[in-house]
Amino acid sequence: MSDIKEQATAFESSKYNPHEIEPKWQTIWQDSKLYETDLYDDSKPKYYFLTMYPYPSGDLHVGHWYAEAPADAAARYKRMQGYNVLFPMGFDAFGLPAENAAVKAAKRGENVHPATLTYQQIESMKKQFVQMGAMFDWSKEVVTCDPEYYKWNQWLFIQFLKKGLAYKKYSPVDWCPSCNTTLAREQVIGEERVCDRCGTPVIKKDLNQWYFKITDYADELLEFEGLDWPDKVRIMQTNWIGRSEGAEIDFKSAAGDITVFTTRPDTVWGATFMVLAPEHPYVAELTTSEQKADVEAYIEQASRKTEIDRQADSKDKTGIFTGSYATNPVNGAQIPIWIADYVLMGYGTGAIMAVPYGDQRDFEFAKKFELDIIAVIKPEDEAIVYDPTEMTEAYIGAGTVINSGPIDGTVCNEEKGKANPSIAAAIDWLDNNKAGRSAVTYRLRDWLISRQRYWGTPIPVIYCDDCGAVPVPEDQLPVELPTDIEFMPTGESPLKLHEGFLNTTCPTCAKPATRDTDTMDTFMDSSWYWFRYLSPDMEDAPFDKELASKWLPVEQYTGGIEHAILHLLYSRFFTKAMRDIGLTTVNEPFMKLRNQGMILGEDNEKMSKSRGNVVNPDSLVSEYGGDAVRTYLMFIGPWDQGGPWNTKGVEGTVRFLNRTWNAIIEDSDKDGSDDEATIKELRRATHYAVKEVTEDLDNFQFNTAIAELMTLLNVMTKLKNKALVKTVEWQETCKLVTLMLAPIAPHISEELWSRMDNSSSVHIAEWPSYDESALVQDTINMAVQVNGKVRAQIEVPSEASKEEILEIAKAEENIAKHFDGKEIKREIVVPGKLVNIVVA
RNA sequence: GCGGGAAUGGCGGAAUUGGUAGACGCGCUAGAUUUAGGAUCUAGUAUCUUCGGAUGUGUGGGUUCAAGUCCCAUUUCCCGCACCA
Repeated sequence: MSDIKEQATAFESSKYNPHEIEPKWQTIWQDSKLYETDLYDDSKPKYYFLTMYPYPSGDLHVGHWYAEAPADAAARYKRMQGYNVLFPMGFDAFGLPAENAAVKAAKRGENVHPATLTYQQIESMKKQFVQMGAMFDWSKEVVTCDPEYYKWNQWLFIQFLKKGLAYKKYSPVDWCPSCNTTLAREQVIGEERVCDRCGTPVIKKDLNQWYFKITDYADELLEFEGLDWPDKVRIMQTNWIGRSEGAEIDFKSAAGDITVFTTRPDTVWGATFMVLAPEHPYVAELTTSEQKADVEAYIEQASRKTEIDRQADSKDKTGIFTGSYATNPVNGAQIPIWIADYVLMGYGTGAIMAVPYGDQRDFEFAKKFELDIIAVIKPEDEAIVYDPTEMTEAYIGAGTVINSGPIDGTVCNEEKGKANPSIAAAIDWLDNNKAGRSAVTYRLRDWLISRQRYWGTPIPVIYCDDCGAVPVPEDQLPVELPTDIEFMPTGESPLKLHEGFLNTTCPTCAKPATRDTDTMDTFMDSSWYWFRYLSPDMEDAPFDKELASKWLPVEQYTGGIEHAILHLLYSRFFTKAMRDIGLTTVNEPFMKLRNQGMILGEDNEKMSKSRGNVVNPDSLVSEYGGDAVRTYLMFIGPWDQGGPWNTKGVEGTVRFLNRTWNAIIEDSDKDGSDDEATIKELRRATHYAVKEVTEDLDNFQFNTAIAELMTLLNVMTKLKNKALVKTVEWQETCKLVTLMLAPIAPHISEELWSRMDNSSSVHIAEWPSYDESALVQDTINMAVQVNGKVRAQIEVPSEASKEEILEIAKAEENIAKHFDGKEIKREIVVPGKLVNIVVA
């Protein structure tokens, strides 16, 4: 863009009027393609700044502003620092709200297609985005419900299938009865086990579903080296993956070896019974005829229990004896095999060795069913009772191993999961006697991606009676969603009822066959969308490999903390899987991550229509202007913290922008001086602000950056006078203020910049650097303390020695008074800060 | 139960990482301007005070010349996970 000023309309007003200047610059920016990134420009280092794309919900919420305006400021700042910044935006356009709206309309007898609705909402959101003044590069826009996009979801699915990373299995799954679909484990929230979308408690269903093998990457996903991510997210992902080290131990039984996983193999000598999950495959064979009726009744009753009941019962253990016994491989003991629902089929091997002495759950079970307890660790603390007949709870702690034959006397000194001599000795013994081996287990489950809904990517698989599940040939992609569909809530995908879609021929043998009628989890769409931004119109590949090798990984990603495990874990998995398929060379998608907090209503509660505390950005913009709203949102407080909305606060930022405008535009009628001291003070304040604002923006501390600009403005207001405004130093300050304000309030700063006779945009101007020498003061204000209490302020030459400072301090009347007649024990001088005189 | 985070004026929040607590903004008070209100500008604003000072960063202790910051204990609140063997 060469000459932006020519395009600016003549401007009469000398008053700050956001309603005049904001639309004006929005149009100019758009017409001049100011924000289109040239991906092939190698003259500057690249910087991929990504912010999570929104679901097209129709209206821009103030939460969108809170997420995106500060991200925009940070991206603009990077651009001014000389990077070739890519800051794209798109829409996460598949998903349930649009489909549910279609179902609702169908019930009223109306015909509303999710696609129509989605594209309408995208259009209206894009209009609202303009008001924010964000520098999104819309030429790279990605809309995930476009067949050109989801075609590549299907293509990636097939590559995953070829690589063995996608598979189908029949298994109990979480089902949301309100959304009428299965969910991934990550989408089941909290103790109540509710759907993350609608809050309905999930139920279990047995279904044949597609999975991605994210568990293959469990260990690699625990590695965060080189990533600048919030600790909180790293910890959450680490906990979610839930790696446990221990051992597998084989117990002989009539049905074969029952393998258990334990983190405490050193307690196996204390295993007095075994417990299998009700769904364990050996249960039928191990159940004796006398126990059969009782066991079947128990299993029946356990399977009927919802997850909530199982939670509620967690204090009161239930279970049933199978009638069979297993052999403890370490001592040959015959131990009873029980079934209980506190053992979960989905974790470890679905079977446990029960050590009631050292495990609270096993202890409670043993007490209830009067099973044996053997002490296997003698506590270090002599005061602790370790007599099994006296114990009221399991002993879990440090001590010396007893009653465990070959490992007796070894030390158990650590918490579970850490290096421990007794565990090492036990694993050695198991290894040598071929009774077990060291093993690792994860909490992470494979990612269930099938959804029984219409508005998503069709799974590109065809089922043939002869050939089985056959992937759709790549040259036949995309498998497009049919548009003539009936939206009736049936609990199954509407695609299943669409004959034209359902029936097809087998790509291998050409016999009649049927399509998979499920669609993919929409988290599939968001697991690679930033690749597509680089070449959104590419037809023969998901993305341009050359551009990807240049532009990836993403330097900076921003978005909400609610995706800490879902989207962010899936995206990391995808990147690694795509690497192993040979599609990319990067190991991680996002090098730096920052999360914004949540903006709350004025009543400090989550914004919701029912509470009536929703703040509407449109009306805020028409009242205060977009710059003021942006600035306020950044000024509230630390970005990752969120906080309550306060309309009075926006009025404060309007005042700030208005005062900044007046300081720069209006002449002064005030008399005053432009002497050296005044100019020096102005320069010092200005360059100090540059230093602080730069550091703050580097750290995403928008609130303090704005506070710093306000402080500088206060100095300008104080000093401003007729003589001073004519100096070059004043002009320089105005220029630097405008540059520093540019990322935060892009419209007003562009207007001010153009009025300073600049022909190109402030947004491609260079970020200022500060002059260290301007920060040096002739004299420094220091505090003088006596016994740690401030008693006086002194002004000392900045280069004064410690001795000189002390001399000045002691000469101070109020100081002398405080140590007069007392013995001075110590004198501390911290140059530039304070003096502390310690007296007896 | 396990893991993480937080607690500072009337409010949102600062604090150079051990060095003058309360930057900046909101609100409030007084004054200027205005017919009035709003807007704007100026000054003030942690608490108590006998105007000398004293007290003050959830609570109790400790280290230090010096603690919002470090250590020990403790309370409350928020977030994540949860019968995970």
